[in-house]
Amino acid sequence: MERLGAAFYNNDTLTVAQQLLGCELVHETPEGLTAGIIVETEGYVTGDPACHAYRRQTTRNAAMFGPAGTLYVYQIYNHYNCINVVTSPEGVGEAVLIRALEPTEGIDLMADRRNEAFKTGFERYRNNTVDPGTKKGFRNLCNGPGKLTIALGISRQRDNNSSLITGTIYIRGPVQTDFDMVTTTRIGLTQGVDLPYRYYINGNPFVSKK
DNA sequence: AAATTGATGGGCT
DNA sequence: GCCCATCAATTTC
Repeated sequence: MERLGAAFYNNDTLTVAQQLLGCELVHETPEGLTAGIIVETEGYVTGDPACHAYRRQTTRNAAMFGPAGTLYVYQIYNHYNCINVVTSPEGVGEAVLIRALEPTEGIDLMADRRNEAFKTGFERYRNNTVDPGTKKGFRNLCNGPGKLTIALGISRQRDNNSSLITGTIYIRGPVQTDFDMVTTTRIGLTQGVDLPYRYYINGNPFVSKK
């Protein structure tokens, strides 16, 4: 499958959020290629109080106002990074949060990165490990927004504001199309809690939360 | 099985 | 100073 181009991202944000399900997120690095099928997304739009661009443009959210196909990486809870696909024309701050992946390529590299993150993370997690050889460990590689950025080796400093159209992080067209989509409310918010902007592949075991 | 909580730092008001 | 688009252990039913 080929890398998606500007036309895919330059569309209604909630439409893109739904169309991303079944597509494959890829990161090419010197250590190897890691990739996974997008199984869960959330849309953040203009007028939505939970959207980071709700108030005004700042240094943190500047990438959200970039052209469609820009990557927005932000730090959350002092520790984790989350990634968004920027949609809508330049100057409009809307994006799609990628919340979970079904790993397809570079499984061992993903596990290495997750295990390295445990070693250098919170004291209480230093002895944690993830074993991709077990069903549970495999599921645990990318089933959350903070986990998948670790597994794919995505860095806020290096990758925020990069281009999905020309960069080393990109998205391939749909590799999975035969599924039912569930539409529901978003996770972890205190604002806009009732907006049904979360989408996931029904029955997929890699979705972060039912 | 579900709810609670500790870790912990940058960005905004 | 206050607010989090999380993760995983712990506590509680």
